[in-house]
Amino acid sequence: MPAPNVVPISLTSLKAACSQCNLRELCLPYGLSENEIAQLDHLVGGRRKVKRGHHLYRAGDAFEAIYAIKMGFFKTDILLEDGRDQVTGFQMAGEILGMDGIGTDFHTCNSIALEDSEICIIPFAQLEQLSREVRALQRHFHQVMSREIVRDHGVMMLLGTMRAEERLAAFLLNLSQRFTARGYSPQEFHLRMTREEIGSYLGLKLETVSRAFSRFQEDGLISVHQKHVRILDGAGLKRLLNHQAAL
Amino acid sequence: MPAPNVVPISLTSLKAACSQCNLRELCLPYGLSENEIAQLDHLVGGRRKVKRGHHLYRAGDAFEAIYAIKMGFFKTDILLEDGRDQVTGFQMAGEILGMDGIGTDFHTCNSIALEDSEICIIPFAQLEQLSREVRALQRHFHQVMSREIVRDHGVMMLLGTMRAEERLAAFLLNLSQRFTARGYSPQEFHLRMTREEIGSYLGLKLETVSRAFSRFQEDGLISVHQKHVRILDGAGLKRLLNHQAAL
DNA sequence: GGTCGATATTGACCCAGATCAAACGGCTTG
DNA sequence: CAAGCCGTTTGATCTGGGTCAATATCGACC
Repeated sequence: MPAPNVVPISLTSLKAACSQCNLRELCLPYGLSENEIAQLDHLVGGRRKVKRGHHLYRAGDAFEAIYAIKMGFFKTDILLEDGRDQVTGFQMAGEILGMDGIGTDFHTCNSIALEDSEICIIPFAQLEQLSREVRALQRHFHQVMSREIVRDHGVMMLLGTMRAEERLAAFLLNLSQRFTARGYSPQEFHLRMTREEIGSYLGLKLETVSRAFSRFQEDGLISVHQKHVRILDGAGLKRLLNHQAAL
Repeated sequence: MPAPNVVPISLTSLKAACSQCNLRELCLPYGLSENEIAQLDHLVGGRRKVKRGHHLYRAGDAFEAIYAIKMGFFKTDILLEDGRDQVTGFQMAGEILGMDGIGTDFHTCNSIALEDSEICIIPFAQLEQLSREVRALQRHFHQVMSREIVRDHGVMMLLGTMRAEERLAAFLLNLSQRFTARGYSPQEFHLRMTREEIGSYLGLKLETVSRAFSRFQEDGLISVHQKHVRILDGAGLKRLLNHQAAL
């Protein structure tokens, strides 16, 4: 029983609060005024913890909300009837999940936490409502969707034209850049996904991913120990990307 | 000089008119009431013809509008500095082009007409304005963007996990289905793109595409003469997709 | 703190599709 | 209607990454 002058955690603080969130600048509130962010606070329908290995949603689930990652790390994947599957993306704090469901009113991929995570639930009907009123929110939401399309085009490029080592270099540089944007080290990070998941995302087998990691290490570009990666020569990785095919 | 009682084509009729357009059910107006479609008429900022081989927009162009294809056929592609390029999609009548530009205010890919085409210009600021007022338009626009994301995931799946013949089968079935939705024959159609463009889209070399076409013909699944394709055994093509990897 | 299953590394071999090369067909142009 | 060109087909060969297999290593759970 709490002492009389201890204020119990209020429901509203449990119910998320974009205005208090340190991901403001990366997440949906980006570009909104104080006032507008306060309106977002009302919109967010609470938080939800998702344990490592658990689904946030599954292909076929009814679509009702999109989700902002408060903390943690996710993958999305698609499963074909014949058992083949493909990781379509990895998402980290501040990124939005679930937009695949808008088009058909049910989700078309699975979203799985790769570590214990927490997300903010954004009921979609209310998001549309508010974005009819708040121009900046409408704009930003459209930008978020568009960037997802552009990101996917980048992955198509990667899968369609790049060689194994280029793919992995692009992947590492992308992760590094996103960690940097979140205030983490650009050089050193912990991979939350397995070699198999990386391979699935990059259209490669896990052995090929492992070999490419080893090769990069031999060449002094990175150092790897299992999931721990340190980038020693970022410029070298970039060079791997740009040249190569200039035959 | 026209005879006195010949009414010259009015500017408004030149200025497109969703309410008159037979693509209503496929395009942006889908799901809108008569009244709401009339509002769309005002929004559409005119039409533009794009000759075969010409660009509708280029990567780097300022983003101002999205485009609805009134008639014709387009491809979008991305060009890397080193000369490699990848076709990211083929678009036909009723489909929307240009959403890649929303996120950054400039286009991130090239859009090129594969036959003489005509598009409706939809200034984006005005689309956002109107979709703040017309709920159904807002909803449908979000669905169109979401479906683009889902389509891209499908292509990622194709590029990441499928073998050459599966890719081509998926491609042909997809085209067939889209032609059908437009009232054309599901069995017989004219490819607007070259083997090289198909290959680029599917992450294959043109020779591999050509060989896969020949193989399908030998197997009695289709008949091909250059760009003319007739699907003889659609079920057979579908079988190629679903099974195979059930090892 | 030892056991066990999941994950990762490394090696040997193989194959689907790339590459190189030649010839052909159908279109446009003079 | 011949010439030339682009796109396509087909054949021969090569190779990057897949496949199969053997260890090694880690982390979770008794």
